[in-house]
Amino acid sequence: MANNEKVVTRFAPSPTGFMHVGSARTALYAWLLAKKNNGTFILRIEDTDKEREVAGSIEHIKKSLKWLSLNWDEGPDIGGPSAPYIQSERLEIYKKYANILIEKGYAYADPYTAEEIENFKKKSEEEKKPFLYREYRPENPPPWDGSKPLRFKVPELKRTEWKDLVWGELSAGIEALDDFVLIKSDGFPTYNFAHIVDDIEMGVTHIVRGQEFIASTPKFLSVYEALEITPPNFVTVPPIMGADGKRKLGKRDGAKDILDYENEGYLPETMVNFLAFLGFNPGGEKEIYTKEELAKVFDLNKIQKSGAQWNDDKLDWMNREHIKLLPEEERNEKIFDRLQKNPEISKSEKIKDRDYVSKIYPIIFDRISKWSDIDTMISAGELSYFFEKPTLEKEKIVWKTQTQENAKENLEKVLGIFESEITNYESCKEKIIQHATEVGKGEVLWPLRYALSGKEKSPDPLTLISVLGIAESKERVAKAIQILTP
RNA sequence: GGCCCUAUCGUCUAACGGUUAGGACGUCGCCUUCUCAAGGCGGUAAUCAGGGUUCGAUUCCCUGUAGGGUCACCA
Repeated sequence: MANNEKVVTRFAPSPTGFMHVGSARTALYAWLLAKKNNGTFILRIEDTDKEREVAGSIEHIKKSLKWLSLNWDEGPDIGGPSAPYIQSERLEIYKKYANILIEKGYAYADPYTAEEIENFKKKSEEEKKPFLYREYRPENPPPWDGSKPLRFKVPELKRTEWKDLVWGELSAGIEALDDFVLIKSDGFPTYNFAHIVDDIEMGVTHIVRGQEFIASTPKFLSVYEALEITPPNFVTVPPIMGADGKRKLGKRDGAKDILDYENEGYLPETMVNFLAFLGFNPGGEKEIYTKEELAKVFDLNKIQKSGAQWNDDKLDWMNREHIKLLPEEERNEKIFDRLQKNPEISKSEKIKDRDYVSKIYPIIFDRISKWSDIDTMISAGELSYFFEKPTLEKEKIVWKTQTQENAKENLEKVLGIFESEITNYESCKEKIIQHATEVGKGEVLWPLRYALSGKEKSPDPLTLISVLGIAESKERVAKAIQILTP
């Protein structure tokens, strides 16, 4: 490839369902490579298998890409110089290329029935030999009328050697070469043929793809050879493995829809950062990158060859780091939004008081790594005391080293402080701390905190008072005293 | 099974053939502290094995082992 050639990459999903994390990362790498080189990123829909097609998946894929803000320069709805970008609308183009191959003598109609081929395979299996269609290549194939599959005729049986921009020099023996189907009997091309034609027609310079395509690369290369066209660069990325490290993370092994992560409250910035680092590392110790920063440091030489295991812990950590980078206002808005949508919290009148709720944001922020953690906190009762009075259990009001009488005395003291300083939080705080320091912190702060929250685990009592207000705090303390009074 | 590929802490990874093998997540400990969280500090932990090449291998070569991918009218 000429050095000054413009870089063109593509993401070419088939509309067979949602977009999982593996394909999202492939898309991301293709996007990064294009952006890094000021190139073009194409979205192409490979819908040549009408049986596996799932309604709505094209929209779902587009939505996923948009969420990650991997915007395409050419593609289905926006068009471009090589439109259309949906393979089912490009059948004439594949036919044109098929005819070129027929004319050159590199394609022929497959005369066999499915049953006959099945028997060939069975025979190979019995002989413990790999099945190769080309060993049964017909002497005088019938003319191709479209009713039979059109097969490629391998021009030359030879060892294939090629270069991959990630894996380096690769090679495969002649076993990798066979007369595969170019056009199916339903008139649609196979992936093997269609993607080659499209990449040529669309001027794709770098094919970013999963490692599962290495094995069929010799087949692709022999088509380029038959067409007398220089193949593009291959950029093969390693697989993402499941958390158990056993297998490639596929849909059937629990690979999730990338949009599930949106629902769980991960930021798209996190997913981009995390996905990029699953199999790529720019070196150095910086780990938190924006999409733009990634595009700058992206480097094919630094893509890993072996599979990387999915790691939810690290994802959560990274999401927290990205949440920290959010402007405070935006972060608060997200927290409020999540609170408001929670069925339990939305019932409370207090959620309508934005000033009141805003005091809770920092408490929540310290305790979450993703927005859905807010729901988890709520169902664990870790926020309920901000919205309704707690239920108190008598024994739990008393700190482990003190007597019931002592706990009651301390709460009465605090109640007295509240009554004398009903409008001044700072002064209340000072006096409570002073008292607690004198008689023992735990003996004052534990009963007080429990009286306010009804929980053994909660933010500290002074923080609680600052949110609840002195009047409300006073009521809750009075209630606790009443419970402690025989 | 054939073909192809890969191999550094538990995980993600760094290290032009010369480093006390570095960082991050997790985990553990400490500090802070009434509890929880956050934060700060610190510890634990790896070059798959065996042969070469070399003054010197994580790094280059071979073998073994382990793991992955692929062998469709699916992509």
